[in-house]
Amino acid sequence: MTLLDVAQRAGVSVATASRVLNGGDRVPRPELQERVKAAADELGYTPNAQAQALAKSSTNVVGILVHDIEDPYFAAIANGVMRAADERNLLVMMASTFRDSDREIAYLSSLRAQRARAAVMIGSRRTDSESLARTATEVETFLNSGAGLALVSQSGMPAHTVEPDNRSGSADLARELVGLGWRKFAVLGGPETLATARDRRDGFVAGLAEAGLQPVAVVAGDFTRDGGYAAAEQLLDRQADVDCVFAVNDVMAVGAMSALRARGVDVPGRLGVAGFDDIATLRDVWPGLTTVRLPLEQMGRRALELAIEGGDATTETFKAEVVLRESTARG
Amino acid sequence: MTLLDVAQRAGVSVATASRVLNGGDRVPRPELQERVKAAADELGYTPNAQAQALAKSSTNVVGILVHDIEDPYFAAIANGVMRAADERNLLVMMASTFRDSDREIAYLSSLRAQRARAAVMIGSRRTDSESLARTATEVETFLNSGAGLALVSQSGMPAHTVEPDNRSGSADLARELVGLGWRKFAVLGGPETLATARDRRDGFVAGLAEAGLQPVAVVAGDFTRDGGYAAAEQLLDRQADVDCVFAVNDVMAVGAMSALRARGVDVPGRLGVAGFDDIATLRDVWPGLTTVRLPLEQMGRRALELAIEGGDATTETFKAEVVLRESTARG
DNA sequence: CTGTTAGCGCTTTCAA
DNA sequence: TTGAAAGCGCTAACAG
Repeated sequence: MTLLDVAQRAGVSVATASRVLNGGDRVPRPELQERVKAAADELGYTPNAQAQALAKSSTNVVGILVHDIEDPYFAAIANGVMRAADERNLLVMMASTFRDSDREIAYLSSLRAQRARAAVMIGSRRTDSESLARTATEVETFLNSGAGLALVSQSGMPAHTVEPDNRSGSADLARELVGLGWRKFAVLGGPETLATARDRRDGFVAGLAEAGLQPVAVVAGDFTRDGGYAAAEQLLDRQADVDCVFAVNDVMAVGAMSALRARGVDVPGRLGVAGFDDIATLRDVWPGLTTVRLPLEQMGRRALELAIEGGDATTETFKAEVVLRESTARG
Repeated sequence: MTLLDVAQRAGVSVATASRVLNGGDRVPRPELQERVKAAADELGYTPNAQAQALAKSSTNVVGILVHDIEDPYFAAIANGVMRAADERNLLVMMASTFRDSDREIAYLSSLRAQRARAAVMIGSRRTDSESLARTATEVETFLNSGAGLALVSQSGMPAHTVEPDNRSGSADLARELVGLGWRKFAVLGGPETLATARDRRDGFVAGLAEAGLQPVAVVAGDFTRDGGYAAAEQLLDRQADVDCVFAVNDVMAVGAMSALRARGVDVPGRLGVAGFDDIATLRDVWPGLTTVRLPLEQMGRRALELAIEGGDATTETFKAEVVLRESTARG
C-alpha cells in the first residue's frame, strides 16, 4: 500500500494525499481530507518511513550507546533518554558496546548512515587507549554530518557533555563519614584509566585531606561487581588496619560486601562500607548501603535535550548528594 | 557525499561504485575496486541507509519492546536480544511501553513504518483489558506486513513465543521448600490479571498440594518492588500464621524483605522468603535470596532468532531451576 | 565486466 | 487549493 494507492482511491493527487496524511504545510479542503483519510484506513496504509526520510533528508531517529544495558547504572540513564525521546516522538536505536571502542565507532557510523538526528553516548572511556583518539575522530565526523551529540560522563570530547560531580560528591561523602567517626579508610578504586573512577577516588582523598586524613589503602579493581569482590578480598589479605571502605560505585560496593560477609567481617560492626550512584535496584540490600545519589534519569533526559538542540558544545554538571544508610552506621 | 560523487571521482558508473562498496553480487575488476574505495574514503563517503532500504525494500533494523528497561528482568532479556542482533549485524530500535498498550501499539506501527525486519516484545500483558484485543490486531497487521515477531512471556498471540516454565518452576520451588521443612506458606502474588504472576502462584500452589499442603494466605500486589513491600505489610497486618513467603518475582521478594526488616521480622529466622527470576543484580542481597533461575539472556537470544527466521508460530519453553540460598535456610 | 536506466515511496517546489 | 513533476540516494534488471 503506497501513497499512490491511497491517492487514486481517494481520487486526488499524491501531493494532496501526502499533505493530508503527513504534511505540515498547506492543508487541503475538508472534503478532500475526509476522502483521503477514509481511503488510507480502508487500505490500511502505513507511510514508508525510509521513503519519507529520503525525501525530506531527515529522520526522527536518535541513537543511544551504552557499555552494557544490563548494568543498572546505564539502564537508569538510558531510561531518561528514552523517556525524553518518547515525549518528542523520536525513535530510539540502542546498542551495547561492551566497552569495545571498535564496536562503538562502528555503531556511531551506522547511526550516521541512518541519518540519525542525534546520539547520546553514555559512560566514560578509558583514557589510556589510542582508541580514544579514533573515537574522537568519529565523534567529529558524526557532528560534521549535521547530527547532534551528547556524552554522559565523558569529558574531553568536542560535543555536549553531561557530568555528575564525582569529585565533590565523594569529597562530601568523605566529610560525612569522618563526621560519623570513621578514620581509617580504604578506597576500592576502579581501573586507573577510567576517569569516573579516578575522580571519585581523588575527590574522596581530597575530602579526607581536609580532615588531615589520608587513606590507609587504595586497591584498584574492575568497575564491576566482581571487581569489587576481588578488591575487597585483596584488601583483607593485606591485613591493612582499616575501619571503613569506600568503593567507587554501588555495584562494586555490593560485591565487596559479599566478600566481607564470606570472610566473616561484619558490616558495619567491624567495617563500614560506602558506594556511589544510589542504584535503585540496590536500595534494599542489607545493611542499607551508604552512597552518593546521582540524578541518573535526569542526566539522561538532559543529554538527549542537548543532543537534539545542537549548538556549541557545552558541559553541564549534576550535583550528587550523600545518602547515609546502615552500612556506615557507628555502633 | 553521495554514491554519484564517489563514482565520478573514481571515473566509473554508480552501478560499479555500488557494487564495490555495498553490493553482494558480481564484483568489478580489482583495479576499479581500488579506485572506488580510494575515492570513497577520500570523500568520506557513508552510504545512506534510508536510500538503500528504499531501493532494496528491506532493512537491517529490528525492534525491541519492553515495559521498563530499568527493571532488571527486562534489561537481562533485552541484553540477550541485543547480543544476538549484534552478531547478525542488525540495528536495534528499543522502546519502553510502561505497560501502556497504546504506546505499545503505536510503537509496533512505527516499526512497521520503518520496515523493520522483525520485532521482539518482552513481558506479559494484562489479560483483562480489551486493549489486549487491539494489541492482537496490531500484531497480526505487523506480521502481515511481512516482518517477523516473537514474544517473550506472552502466549496467546499468533506469533512465535518464548516462555519460561513458570508453573513447573514454582512447583519445584514449593517441593524444595517443603523438603526443607517449611509448612505454612504465604504467596505474594502479582496482579491477578497478569498471566506470569498467576502461573507462578498456581504452580506454587500445585507444588504444595502434592505434599497435601495449601497456602495459608495469598496476597495480591503490584509486580514491583513497592508491590512486594506493600503486600508483605498487608500480610503482617493480617497476623496470619505463616512461616515462609513466596513472592512471585525477585523484585517483589526484595521489597518484601525490606518490609519484614522494617517490622523487625527476622529472615529466615522467623520467616523464610523466596522469589523468582534470579536477577543478577540481586544475587548479593543478604540473606541470599532463594529463587528460581531463568535463562533470561538465552530467552532473549532465542526470541530474536525466531523473530528473524519467521515461519509458523511456534512456542518454546525454557526450563527454570531452583536456587536455594540463605533466605530459606532452616535454623 | 561495466554502464544505462528505471524505479523504491514520498516531499516539495512550481504552475495552474 | 490542487496537481505535475523533479528529485532524495541507491539498487537491480537489462543491455552492451
